[in-house]
Amino acid sequence: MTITIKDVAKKANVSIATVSRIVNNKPGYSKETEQKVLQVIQELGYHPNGLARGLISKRTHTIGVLVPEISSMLMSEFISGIEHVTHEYGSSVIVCHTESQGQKTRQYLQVLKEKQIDGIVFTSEVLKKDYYQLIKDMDIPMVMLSTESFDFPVPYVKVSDRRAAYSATEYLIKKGHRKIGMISGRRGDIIAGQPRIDGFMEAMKVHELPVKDEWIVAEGFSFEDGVNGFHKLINQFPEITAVFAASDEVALGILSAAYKMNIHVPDQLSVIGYDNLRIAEMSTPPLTTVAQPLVEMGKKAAELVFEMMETNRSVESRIFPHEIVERQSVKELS
Amino acid sequence: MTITIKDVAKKANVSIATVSRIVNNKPGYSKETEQKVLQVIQELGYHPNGLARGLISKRTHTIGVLVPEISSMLMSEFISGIEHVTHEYGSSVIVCHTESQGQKTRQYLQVLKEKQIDGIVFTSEVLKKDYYQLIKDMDIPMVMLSTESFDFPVPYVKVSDRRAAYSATEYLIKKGHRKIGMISGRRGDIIAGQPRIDGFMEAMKVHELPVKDEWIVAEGFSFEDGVNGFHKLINQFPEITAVFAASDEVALGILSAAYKMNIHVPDQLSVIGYDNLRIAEMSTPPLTTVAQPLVEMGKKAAELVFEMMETNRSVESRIFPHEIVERQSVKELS
DNA sequence: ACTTTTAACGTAAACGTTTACGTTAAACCA
DNA sequence: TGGTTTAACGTAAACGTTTACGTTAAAAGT
Repeated sequence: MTITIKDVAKKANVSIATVSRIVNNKPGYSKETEQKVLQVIQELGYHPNGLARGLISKRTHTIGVLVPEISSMLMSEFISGIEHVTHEYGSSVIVCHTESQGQKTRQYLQVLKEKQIDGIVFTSEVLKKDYYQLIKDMDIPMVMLSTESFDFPVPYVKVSDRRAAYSATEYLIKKGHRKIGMISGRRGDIIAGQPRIDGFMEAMKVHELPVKDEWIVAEGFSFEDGVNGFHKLINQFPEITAVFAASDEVALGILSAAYKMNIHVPDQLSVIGYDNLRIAEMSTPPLTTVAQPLVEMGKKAAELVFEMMETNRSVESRIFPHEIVERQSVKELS
Repeated sequence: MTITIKDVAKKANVSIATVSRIVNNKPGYSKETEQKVLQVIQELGYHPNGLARGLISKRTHTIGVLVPEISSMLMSEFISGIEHVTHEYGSSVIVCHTESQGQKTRQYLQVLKEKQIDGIVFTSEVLKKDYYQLIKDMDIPMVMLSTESFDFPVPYVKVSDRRAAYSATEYLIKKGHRKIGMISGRRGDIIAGQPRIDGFMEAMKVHELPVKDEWIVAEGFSFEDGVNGFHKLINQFPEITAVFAASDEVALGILSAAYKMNIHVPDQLSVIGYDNLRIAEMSTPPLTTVAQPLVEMGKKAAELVFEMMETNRSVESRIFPHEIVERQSVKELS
């Protein structure tokens, strides 16, 4: 027994067209009928049916967000930003947890298409050709967040991984460190892995410090990668005084491993992280790290898809500034 | 130029009814026409329009999840579980970030109604009367996650906060601690605050240990609450040897504050947390805590709403078992 | 051989809106 | 006064499906 626009129309003695006009306040009715209709709507508790609306207007006020890992704190912050502006625009977000699986990604893309969503933000993954094709066929705006495509013309929102890694490394150097290791994402990872390694290498080079390949252990971005990587690193490079972690989770892994090995941070070992997640200030010691403005980036990504929706044109990519947040995991060497 | 069922029908020389039957594989067509139609669908790249479908079938294959704080790790895990089974059921989830604001909650409820979603999971908040009324009017299944209602008959998925707190406290006692403080959620919080305090009190009472009101500082569940609370606690109760934190975030706050005050955990102070978030194993020292099976609970909550959808009847609530996860933040006193 | 069943469709109404277009009466104008 | 504009509506088509019902011809039954 759901009540429709017809019920309202009947009870208010007007046509459904008039009710529609009033609900969407488009011109074409008198003050009095407006009053009347509004009152009837109240009495009946009428709410328009979004499906019927969307069928005609071709707008569902829904966007899709594709994330590889939903319970990562990075994603939480991104989603938080995205949700915020999406809600401001009167829309809502469907979260699609791809688990980095092509299968699930494609499934979700199908679903999103059938649901006729208005836009997509694609997060932290490489945009494969068939993903791109699928989305392109949907003919809706998409923007990439914390990733970019070298093959397809999709606007993105990012910080410069390379430069941020450069900054982090340089920071350690300026603090007097010379023997610096890195625990990074995989080299094969064109988006977040290799660029950060490049930035690290470049900083070392510019400051005329030696690097060996074994100084860089390329495992991944997780906590476990951090602890495993640190063991590997400390074996091959015992004289190390500082390490640059390619993510805060990795940094926490290092902290944890060091603690167990009775290596005191920062007195015996300095650690700098990457991301500035909320846990960065919760660790012991609090983590010095290079910050990405995560929530802001999420917001901007969403804003861009709405801008594209409204203007019907593409939009420029944004490189956000990174920033070193000094806490207590790095010590100045004298 | 989106292509519809009509285009398929025309090109395949059949009626739209037949196409529809084939797409939804309901009986009423021959093998050959099926072949033909399927092929045409391929060629044209036809995808059914979910809006039109939903308009008739009254199913949108979408559920809404209301969360107070999206970037909390607790929520991440819940959402992760919910998303998982929702996807298995061929549906998707809209996340609604209420920020614990009545305003935003009501807005989202409106939106969800207009979107004609199939079900709701309501998380970690008290269900106010008007929320309940709004949802009841939508006439769709809802289940509560990590919260419950004493006023309305809504099935829920929870652990027993009281008993879990009891267990945590008893664990400390069994480890030889006698002077135990607690940093908890607010007393006014009927859902997660007071019950945990009650559990704590009860365990102390049963083991004939004294408690003063100042031993319990009721601030909230955040990291900051943990550090502030610990300062307050240690001032009023310097001889303390252990503290029960009502959340892992609070526990981290305690760890952090203790570290700065040069109080060594666990040698000088034992800390037990609550939740078993992923960070619990990342902290230094790794946090002993009482675990809620967060992902499982999220899964179950979603399963229950789908069960209610299918059977059209309500469902029994579930109390999940908690469990002490021993790590290294609690020391045995001898 | 005749009726009855059944498989394989097609027709058209329905779902709940928006909106182009038509209609009416009042207001306005010269 | 007669014509023109305008405000305030109503009518009906359209959006893309699903589905109850009707139709036809072949298969089955007696």
